[in-house]
Amino acid sequence: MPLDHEELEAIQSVRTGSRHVRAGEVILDHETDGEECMTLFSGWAMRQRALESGKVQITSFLMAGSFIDAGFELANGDGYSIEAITDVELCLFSAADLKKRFGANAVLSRALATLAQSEEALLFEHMTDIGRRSAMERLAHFLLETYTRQKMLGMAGNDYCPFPLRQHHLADAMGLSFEHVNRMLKELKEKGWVAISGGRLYIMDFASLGRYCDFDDSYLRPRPIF
Amino acid sequence: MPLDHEELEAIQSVRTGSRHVRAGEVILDHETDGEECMTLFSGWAMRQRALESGKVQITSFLMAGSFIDAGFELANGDGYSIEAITDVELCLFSAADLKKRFGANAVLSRALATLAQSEEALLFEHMTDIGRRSAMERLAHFLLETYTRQKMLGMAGNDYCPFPLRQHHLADAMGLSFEHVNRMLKELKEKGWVAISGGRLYIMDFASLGRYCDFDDSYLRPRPIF
DNA sequence: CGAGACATTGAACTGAATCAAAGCCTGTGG
DNA sequence: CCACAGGCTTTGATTCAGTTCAATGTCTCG
Repeated sequence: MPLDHEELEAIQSVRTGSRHVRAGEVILDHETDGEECMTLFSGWAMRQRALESGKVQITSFLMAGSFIDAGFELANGDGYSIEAITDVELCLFSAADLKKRFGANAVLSRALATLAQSEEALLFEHMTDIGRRSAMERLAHFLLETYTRQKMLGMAGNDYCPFPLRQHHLADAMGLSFEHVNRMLKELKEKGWVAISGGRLYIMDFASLGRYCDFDDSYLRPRPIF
Repeated sequence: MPLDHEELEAIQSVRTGSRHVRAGEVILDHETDGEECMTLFSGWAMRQRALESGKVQITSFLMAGSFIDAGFELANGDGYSIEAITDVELCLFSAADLKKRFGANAVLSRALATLAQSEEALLFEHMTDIGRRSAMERLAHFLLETYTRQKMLGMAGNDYCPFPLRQHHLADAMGLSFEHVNRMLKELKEKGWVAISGGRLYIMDFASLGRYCDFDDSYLRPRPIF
């Protein structure tokens, strides 16, 4: 978004290819090697941490424009991985080349920093969800966040957006059991606030939802996409 | 750490001063204006999000070397703030100047990116704590993390480190009630694994603790300090 | 049609929150 | 040097949000 034609060119010039990953497959885990960077071009993916106990925490959902630095992700240790939720199209970059440009071009480096920061803002809010909101508030908040992110990407209609997540994804992202997610979702629907069906999320009463869970979208800033 | 003399010089040259903040005071909130960046030079601080309901989530504890980009923090919206826990010494930089250098010097920009990434790794693990570990596991994990961070900064003795946090800080960071923190802490002490007293955290059985909460320090990478 | 994955519902259980009192330091002022 | 105020910590009793266990239902696709 804050990138002009020339910067886009600069980035495109270090592009080394693209990669297609099928729904459900691993994009990156501790067994992967490689130092490349990627951008999620289309589809949804998730970053997760699996514990010894078998429990899983989804730390973020990746959508169009999300940036992945393999070298960095892999340093996190076992248990961390990124997996495709839907079919996914990735743009690949050589990390070395990218970092060369990145050092040579102030606008570019700022774009990457902005990207990292907006990712972090999401994490802060997500953590607050899990730590200090009730199950229903968490869900309401998460659904509004997701709708808003999709809207910013131009993927949303007036009151709906694509929604490929299953209830167990919600559970693992919100730190809840999937049965409880099911019950809370049902209640939110009975209130006439949201509905999920046919792979879509319908926000039927944005105002009530927002009031209920104290949603303020200012932490969701527009991000550069390339 | 990956910075050589020249880069340090480069950074020092955009330093605009320092600032002292007393324990308990606000370093930054939505009422602050300013675009500067800062480095925490000494002391402990916390980044937190306050909800309408009065509940608070501490998203991170800042210690020596933590980097704060005011411009970015302030964009997060109401409710977010950074506050000093102990007396704190900050180094100030002009954001504009820093970003100029940052664009002009590849090593420097990489240092800042590394900083952001290592911050993010902490958030991932912290989220897993809150979402998928039991209260006692969370505490055990957090205490090991804290000890390890302090050790990497050279602040720790063989089995102890400084620990200025109160039980209510732990509660707000882990998403628990302070009473429950108290009970769990007591149990961890009775097991002979840790003790907190006189402003210090004593790790009395690192191995057992680590085994108990599935602690793996690889997400805690050494970071550049300036 | 049948298998597997996902969703729904109900009942019993439990980890952690809340509510309610005391206890215990530490610094401050008389 | 003692008293006592305010901020922490500790402990106990009670309640509740969310988990677990156990079925049953439903969709989709080969």
